[in-house]
Amino acid sequence: MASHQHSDPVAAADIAHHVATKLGEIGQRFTTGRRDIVSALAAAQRPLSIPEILDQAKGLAQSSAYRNLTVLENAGVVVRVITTDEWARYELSEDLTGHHHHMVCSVCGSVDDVRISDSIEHELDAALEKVAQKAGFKMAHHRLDVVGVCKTCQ
Amino acid sequence: MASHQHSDPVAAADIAHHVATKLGEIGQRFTTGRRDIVSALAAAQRPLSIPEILDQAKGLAQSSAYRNLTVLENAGVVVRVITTDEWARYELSEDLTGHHHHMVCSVCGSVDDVRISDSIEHELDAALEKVAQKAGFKMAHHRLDVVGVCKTCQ
DNA sequence: ATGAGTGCAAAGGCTTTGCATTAGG
DNA sequence: CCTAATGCAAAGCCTTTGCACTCAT
Repeated sequence: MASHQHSDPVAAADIAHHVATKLGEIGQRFTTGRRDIVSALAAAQRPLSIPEILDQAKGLAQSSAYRNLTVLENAGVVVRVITTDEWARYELSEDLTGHHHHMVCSVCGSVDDVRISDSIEHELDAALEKVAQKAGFKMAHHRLDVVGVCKTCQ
Repeated sequence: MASHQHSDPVAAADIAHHVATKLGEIGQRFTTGRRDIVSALAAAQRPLSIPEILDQAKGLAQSSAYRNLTVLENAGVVVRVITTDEWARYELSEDLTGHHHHMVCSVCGSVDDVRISDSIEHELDAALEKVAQKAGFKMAHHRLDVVGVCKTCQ
C-alpha cells in the first residue's frame, strides 16, 4: 500500500480505457465527440474553457460539448473548475491526473496546474478536517488556488 | 509591528468609517444603498448572494445592488467570491474581516467562513510561493475552500 | 430497427447597460 | 444647481433545452 499518499494518476495511454469503463458504468457510450474532448483535456495539462475545447474538437457543436461534459462529469472523469473567469473550465478528474491545484492569473484568466508536497497537503487536510468537524461539516476534499499574475501578463 | 501575522480585522463599529474612506479615495459616495449592502455583509459573517443581499437591503433595485457591489469591489472593501454555486456571492474584504477560508456545501451551495492556524497559513504560503516562482508566476494571495456537506444537508 | 448522440436554433437565467428621474453635497 | 446614484426595463452572454436527424448496435 502507498501509505498516506494520494492515489496515483492513470498513465496517459490508459486514459481512454479508464474513461470508457467509467462511461459504461453509467450506461453511456464513448463516442467520437467525447473521445475528442477527453483527448483535448488530457493534452492540455490545465483546465480548458468551452471555446478552447471547441477549438480542438473541430466539428463538435457547442451544445454537444456542454452535454458531453456534463455526461463526463457524471461519469466522474471530468470536473468543472471554478475560477475568477466568466466561463466554466473543465479538466480530467484527479483519478486521472493526480491531486493538484491551480494558479489563476487575475489579469488574463489563464489557469495552470501546480502541485505541492504531500507533507503540506497532509497537514492542510488535517487542519481543515479539524475545523470542519468542529462546525459539523462533512469534508469531502479541499480546493486551493494561487491567485496572481502569470509570466505572460507581468 | 505584528510580526508575520496577517493584518487585524477592523472593529465592527469602524467598518462604516473605513468603507466611507475607501469609497472617497476613488471619488465615490457612501450612499444609503451602499450602507445597507455593507451592513448586510458585515452582519452575515459569510458570503451572501445577490438575492440574500436584496432580502436585507429592502427597496434596493437589483441593478443597483450589482452596480454598488462593483463599486465597492473597486474600492477594495468587497470581494466577489467564487463557489460551485450558480450565482456570485460577495463578502467584505479581508482588510475588514481578517484572512479566512470557506466551507462550501456541495448539496445546498451554502458557504461559511473558517479560519486555520497562522502556522499552517504561513507554511502554505511559503510552499505556494516556491512553486509559483518556479513557474514565473507572481503570487498575490491564495484561496482555499473546504468542499463537503454542511450540517443541515447531512 | 431503435434508442443514444448530435446539430441547430430557440429559450433560460444571471448580470449588465441605457435612459430618464431622484437625491446628495 | 449639478453630477452621482437609482429604478425600471431592455439587452447581453454563457448555458441549457427542444426537436428532428444520424449513427452505432
